[in-house]
Amino acid sequence: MVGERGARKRRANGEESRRRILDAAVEVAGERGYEGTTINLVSARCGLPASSIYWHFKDKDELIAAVIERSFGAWLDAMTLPDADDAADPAVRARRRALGMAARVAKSLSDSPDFLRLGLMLALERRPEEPTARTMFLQVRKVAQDRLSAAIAELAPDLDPAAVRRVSHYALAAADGLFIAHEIGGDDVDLPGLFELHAHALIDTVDRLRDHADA
Amino acid sequence: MVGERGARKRRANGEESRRRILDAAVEVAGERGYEGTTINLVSARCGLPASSIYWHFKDKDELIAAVIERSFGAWLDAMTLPDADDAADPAVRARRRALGMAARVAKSLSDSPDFLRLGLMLALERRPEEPTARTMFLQVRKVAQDRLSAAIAELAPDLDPAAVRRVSHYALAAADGLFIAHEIGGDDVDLPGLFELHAHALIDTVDRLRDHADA
Amino acid sequence: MVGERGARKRRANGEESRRRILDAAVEVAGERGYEGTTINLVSARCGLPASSIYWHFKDKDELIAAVIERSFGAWLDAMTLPDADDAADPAVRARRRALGMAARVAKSLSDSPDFLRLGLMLALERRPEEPTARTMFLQVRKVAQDRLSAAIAELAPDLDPAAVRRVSHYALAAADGLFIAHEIGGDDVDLPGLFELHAHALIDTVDRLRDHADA
Amino acid sequence: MVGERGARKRRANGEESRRRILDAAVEVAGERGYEGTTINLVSARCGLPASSIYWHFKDKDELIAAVIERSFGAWLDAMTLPDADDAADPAVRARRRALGMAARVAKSLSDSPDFLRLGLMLALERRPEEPTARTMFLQVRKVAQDRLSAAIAELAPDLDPAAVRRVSHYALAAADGLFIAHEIGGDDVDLPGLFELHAHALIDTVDRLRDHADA
DNA sequence: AATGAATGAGGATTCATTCAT
DNA sequence: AATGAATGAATCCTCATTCAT
Repeated sequence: MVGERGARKRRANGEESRRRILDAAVEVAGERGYEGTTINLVSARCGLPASSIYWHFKDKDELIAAVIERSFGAWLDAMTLPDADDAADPAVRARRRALGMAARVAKSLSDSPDFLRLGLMLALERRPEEPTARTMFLQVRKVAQDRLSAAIAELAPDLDPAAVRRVSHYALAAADGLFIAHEIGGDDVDLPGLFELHAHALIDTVDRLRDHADA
Repeated sequence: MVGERGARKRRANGEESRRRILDAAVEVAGERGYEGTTINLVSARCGLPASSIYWHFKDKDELIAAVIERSFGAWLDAMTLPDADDAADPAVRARRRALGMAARVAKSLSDSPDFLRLGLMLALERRPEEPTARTMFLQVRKVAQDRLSAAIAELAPDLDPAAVRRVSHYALAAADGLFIAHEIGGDDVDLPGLFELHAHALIDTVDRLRDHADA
Repeated sequence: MVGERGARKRRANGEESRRRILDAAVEVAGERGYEGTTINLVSARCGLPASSIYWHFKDKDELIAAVIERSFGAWLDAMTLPDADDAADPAVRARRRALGMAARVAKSLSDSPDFLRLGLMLALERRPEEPTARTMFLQVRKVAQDRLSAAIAELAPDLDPAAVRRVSHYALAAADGLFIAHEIGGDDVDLPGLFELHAHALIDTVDRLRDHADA
Repeated sequence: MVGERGARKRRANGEESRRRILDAAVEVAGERGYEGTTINLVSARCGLPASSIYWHFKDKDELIAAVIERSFGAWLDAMTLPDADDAADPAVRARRRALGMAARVAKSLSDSPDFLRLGLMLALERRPEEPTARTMFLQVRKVAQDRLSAAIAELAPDLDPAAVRRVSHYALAAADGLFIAHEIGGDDVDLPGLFELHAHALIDTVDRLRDHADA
């Protein structure tokens, strides 16, 4: 069987070539951003000639969009783990959940997922013709936002939707910021600690907003 | 009169050329980031030939560093306004101060200052040879960080220095995130509202940390 | 019935693929000339993958030669229609014939036959290695030239062969020119009118040459 | 003085470089047409690096347009020679003039002026986005057309303007055709003889049209 | 009869930078 | 203080063609 795989392998395996290209592109794009990612670099990194890259992807823009999509998908999978909890009080459970999620996010962001670094770089650009890759990131980010909204609604079932949206905006934005801080400061930055702070801050915020509404 | 005009305006003026170049570079770099900023584009935008840019700046890297420095300086000036407050209770005064500062930051970031957009883009990059411009941004960011630490220390004079540092890290990072959210969402994002949320969250956090320490 | 459809239509049909390729190639070559005609463009236009084109044609050169050949064949068929005429006087008949032919050519050239446009483009090129397609056009053009000589010989049976050749050269060349004028000017150019002028000019010319010879 | 020129020459002479580029481009474009003219070829032929060509011309299209413009200018200068004639009878003089002009055109076209070969190639193309070079040729051709109209009006002062226009269209188109015939056939084609035929044919045509009008 | 995948060469154009003036 | 001209290296991307299946 091994022999067979070896024999069949070389020459024309589209699926695998595509993957190799994406792997290389992720690396390069993570290192140097959109403009800094040159097809030649990707080609050198993946071993396929530049022209082959164009067989698999229409152009650089589409390649990078695919990079973001794949990287986000992987991150989301890693993020979506079962969340066993046996606390009786639902409020307590929700709080624990929030803290658990924060810890999980902190951990996953410590690996500096490429879609996020790349995506934020793209998000900060304002070029005349919006690259597909940027659109892809914004799309992907909306998915994350929705998940977060759901989690907050669960944390505070009695909060009105507008407030939920506001808090989830805040929560996501701050998470971006913490990620960047970690990118800048490296491991000097205690990402788990900061995310714990963040989780508590959010819990406080939700409480405050609920009290406001009650009053 | 003709003589006067000649004297006043046309005398090839280094200072003004430099300014024109920086103005153009700010625009372009804000639109397209570090790699996307080409000397030719800057030249076209400011009307001076590319070679003239090299008379004023050693190379592209130095030009962009200058852009960041100048933009940050302007922002800091705008930020550092007198902060009259006549409240008797220092705790109340500190709280007001925090909220006022948050409002001021929110307002200033709404104009999407170029140093911050550019700087964050640079911060997210990880290229082999660190550009001067990135270093400049990190420097400049440290200044902002110090100011913030001072403000938080004032808000909570009894907090231990490590906690102050941690909170100020969190505060600055989240502010970056909010800025990015505004960059992405445009004016749909209620920056003042989010910064108010942020200020309250920080106040809560400081209180929480203080109680912890007391206990 | 299903079986019938399958049998009638889908049986991968070489003849039809060839035709589709040629159809696409005619279009593209008509638009962009020899160098501008890329296999990829033809492939996109005909729906077959580029590699399939190489199954039917040795290389690009041969493909374009085939285009010219087929287009000229079709044109010649359309040109060679019965030419009923019952005039008694052979001279009168010949004149009518000449005018009729001119009208027919004018009409056929108004549809801008691709072989001619493409062929003239190729004829104007002077590249080191003569493409097969050019040779094909020159061959095809010789056929047209011979037909024209025959017609002129009929118009003026007493004209010496050298003069016939000269006039037919002139006639063909001018026809090319009129075609080009129509290509340039579109339907603003009254091709039938110009060809009528041309026919009369030829008749006059033939007469003049005959008189010369007589004198 | 000679020494001074020599000393000043080398390094950075924009005017001369531009001329060298145009010279090379004329050669190449004459050989291979629009698409066949590559910047690299031009660069190799003129000795300047490809990037220098872009200092002098915005892009390939503009370069070729410039080639056409210059080549036509030169041709027109060569064409516009004094035309001394002392015949008494104006009709005789006009006829002589026509024949003289035909001879001159024949001779000039024997050198296969580049603007005409290139221009005709471009004229035959029909690409979606019209190249500047094609527009330039059509412009330049209009100038030639106007000159020709004037000459014909002089040859037949009593001919109505519409007829003059028609004849001049015919005359120019046929001239294009004769030029192409010469391009195809090389020196086997007796261009002066054909142009003489053409001139006579035009004179006959003008006469015929005048008689028609009289009748 | 056809095609998915690959590929080296070359396409136009732009880059940051330099240098003589 | 400024600039016209030049340049080698790099950019993205397309080309004609091949080959295993």
